[in-house]
Amino acid sequence: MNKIYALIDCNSFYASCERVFRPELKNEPVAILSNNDGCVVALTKEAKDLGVRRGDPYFKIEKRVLKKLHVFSSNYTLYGDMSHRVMSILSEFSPEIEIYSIDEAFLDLSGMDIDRTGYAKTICTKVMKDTGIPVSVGIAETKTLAKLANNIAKKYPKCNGVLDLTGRKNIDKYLEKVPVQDIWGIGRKNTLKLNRKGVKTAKDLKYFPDGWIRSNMGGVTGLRTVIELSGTACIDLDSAPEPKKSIVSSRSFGERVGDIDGLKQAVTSYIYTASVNLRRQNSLASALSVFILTDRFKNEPQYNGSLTYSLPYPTSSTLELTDYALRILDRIYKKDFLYKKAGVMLDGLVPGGSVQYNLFTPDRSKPAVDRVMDSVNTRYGDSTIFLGSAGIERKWTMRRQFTSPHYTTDWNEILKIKI
DNA sequence: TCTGGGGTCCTAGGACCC
DNA sequence: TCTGGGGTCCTAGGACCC
Repeated sequence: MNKIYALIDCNSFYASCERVFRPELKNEPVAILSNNDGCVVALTKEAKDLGVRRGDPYFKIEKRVLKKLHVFSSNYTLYGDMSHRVMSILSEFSPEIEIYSIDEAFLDLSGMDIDRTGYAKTICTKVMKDTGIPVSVGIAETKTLAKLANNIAKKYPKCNGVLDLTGRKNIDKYLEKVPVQDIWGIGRKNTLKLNRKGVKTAKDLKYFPDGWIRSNMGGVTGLRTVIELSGTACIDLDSAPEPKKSIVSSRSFGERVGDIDGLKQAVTSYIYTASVNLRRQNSLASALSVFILTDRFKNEPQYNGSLTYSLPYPTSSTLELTDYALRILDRIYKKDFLYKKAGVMLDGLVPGGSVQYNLFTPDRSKPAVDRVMDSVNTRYGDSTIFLGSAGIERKWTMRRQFTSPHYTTDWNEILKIKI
């Protein structure tokens, strides 16, 4: 039986989340900034019309544009919570769902005897009614085509946010409308290569020789994209994703840090974040890396230090990982540089409970300190308990000038309505 | 003054083994 | 003088995604 996939994508997701609680911003240009208020990561159509682009540094946005633009620092607590609500509604519409990212999900509609366009419109209405978030739906026989259908549904108002490509004979007519850089799996580099070959649209790519694709576009990866464009599915729905194979925590600093104490504070708190995620998926890490970077945009001496330790036995203990991380930091730190960013990576993750310890390693199945920290911090908020080496006065933390309240996750910031 | 963060998959190439 | 070939495993780096 042929598969049928629907791709549901929230429109300008972060901006839409902000609009839910600021309804007066409907039809207004809204942009959301990355951590540190660095650059634009999400924006509404009205903001695009002003000439703002995803990735634009905030400080480069012209004054006259800023005057009209409503700017927010990113509020991931809010977006994560809203995402959860949207996904739980979507999962009512199919037994098989793949949550692909914070604002996108694939549904498997195969074998369902329904008017698909009508069904998709019901999805849009239900999500809008229950959460206030607008979504678009693309439907097709492959995931790549479903993404493409979604792209068209968003771009052309007469679609009303829904496009079903299943069973269409004139599918090339639709492929013609989509430039190669908008195809799922075709990034900046491949767009350049393809354009040089005269390949501009999804239709051009569909009919381009396999041989060239295979040897110039990452082998089977590129080929898969082209085959999916032709209507043959080769990427399955992944409804139960495997646990992560690596976990990273890193941040740019609000202001640059030269002394090792500042870096130690940052690394300590990143290890905490990463190890909480590690324990949450019930894994142990067998390798640990630490890296520190200077500011690549500055015309001054640059240094990127990084080092990986293979741990003597896999662990998820915050205390142990912090101890190793600070030792690595001592090894890679060089004074006389101003650092802009630091991070840690936990690697070689294995399932907790599967590890054989030898005679000389203590039983690490129950790190009591971690359990207590996790439960206190879950209940009373992050950073209720933290390690002393994370520091009290943290000069290096992020800049966040335009943060909205945590409307849905903090009683103190809940929306107040006057009637 | 000011330029994000967290992942995955694939390939090429080296080390090593028989 | 002459100096195999094939397989596996690992890592680094590139490209992509949101």
